[in-house]
Amino acid sequence: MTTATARRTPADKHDERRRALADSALRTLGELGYARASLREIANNSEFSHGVVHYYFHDKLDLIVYCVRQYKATCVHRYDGVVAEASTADGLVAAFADKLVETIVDEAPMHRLWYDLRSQSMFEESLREAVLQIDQTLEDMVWRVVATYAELAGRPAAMTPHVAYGLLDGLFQQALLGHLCAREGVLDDLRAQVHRLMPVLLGAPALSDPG
Amino acid sequence: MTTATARRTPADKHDERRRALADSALRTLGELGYARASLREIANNSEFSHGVVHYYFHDKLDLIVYCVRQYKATCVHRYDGVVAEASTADGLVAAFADKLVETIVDEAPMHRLWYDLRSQSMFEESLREAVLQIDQTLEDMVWRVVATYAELAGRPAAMTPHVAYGLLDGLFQQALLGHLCAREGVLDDLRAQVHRLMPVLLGAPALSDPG
DNA sequence: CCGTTTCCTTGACGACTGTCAAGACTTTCT
DNA sequence: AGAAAGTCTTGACAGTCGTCAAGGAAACGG
Repeated sequence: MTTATARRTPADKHDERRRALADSALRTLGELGYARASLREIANNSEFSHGVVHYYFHDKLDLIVYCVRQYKATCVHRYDGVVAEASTADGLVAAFADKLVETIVDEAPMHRLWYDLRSQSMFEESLREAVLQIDQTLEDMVWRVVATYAELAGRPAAMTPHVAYGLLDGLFQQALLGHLCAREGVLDDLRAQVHRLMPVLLGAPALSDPG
Repeated sequence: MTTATARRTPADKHDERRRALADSALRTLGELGYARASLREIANNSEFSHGVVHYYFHDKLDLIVYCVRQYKATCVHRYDGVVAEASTADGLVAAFADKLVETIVDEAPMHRLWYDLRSQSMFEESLREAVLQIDQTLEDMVWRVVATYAELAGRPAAMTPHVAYGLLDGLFQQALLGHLCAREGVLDDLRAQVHRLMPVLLGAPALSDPG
């Protein structure tokens, strides 16, 4: 009845189911990738049957886009703690680098799925809007780190958010591939690379702060 | 046979056909991507019928790997001219940046295919060996540019080949996606980004060359 | 010239795909 | 309790896929 108690409207339950289905789908997608994850396989790895997908989603693509949007929401604040707790520039870099490594270790399937989808969006126009949106959000996320780093270091950022994201994303993607290939040392390499890269993202110290 | 005239051994003709088929397949793959390019579609866009694929290739995957290897061979020397003709550090950077932009304009389908395959290799182990090999070749290609740039500038390179490739690849990939989305200015942005990035790949000037 | 080898087409196979409709089961409301 | 709405399963559909075998066409050697 949508009274003041507001127990749970049908629409809420509907959305909850969508989220649960998408959550389950994300696991399968992360395991098989965009192309090889069929709706039946996705349903098999969930508590539902394959037909239910078209009750909650219009399309396979509708499901996929909903999934990646949901994934984005859980992923985009991953480094907020790093930013909030940092008190020195070097400490921020160290915590950031550690978190990047941790992300690769803990969430490799989700991130290879992200790169898979971004590549697919180069072919499939219907994916581009969602991909560009997520890309922008990730860029903002990275920029919060870089801007805080610049502030703590007392130096201005020398790169645009777009470039900073592009550079870090390049290194991250390389490390992810290396990690999936079980290459030794890629994670330590990534950590060292971030430590070396971050300073060059900044320019000369501000005049009011002599070095 | 196989006399001194060495007209053309059957094995040569066999290889030539393989190359022709792979060449045609690359066009279709660049248009549709790895997942959606079926053998029938590949054959339709060639002068052959769909059954011939299994005469020249053992597998679909065999064909794909052969294709990407062939693509690598044509692509890996793209910047050699830039390196050979450069006489000043700034001139090299300008020529390199221009060539990167030209690559995106002229060969976008081939490069989105490359990123597609590299993403797929994160899921499909059988693709990894070829992908890692090509990645290494591209890294070498980039490094020839950076090393020459360092030499012309009289300054040592401050990054490893791996990092230099990762950074440039990140920017390139971003620009490619932007270009395919018909975003205005991405190509000019890429040019400017390369101009700004290249100097930070180098360290302090050598002592024997005072600036 | 004929026979053999090489090359390629055609057609079919089983498996898998996204989609959807018919109906059963469950919940909710009156 | 009975009706209605919501939820989910089952089974089937029209395609497409990779693969392969049978056989025709062409090139080649004698």
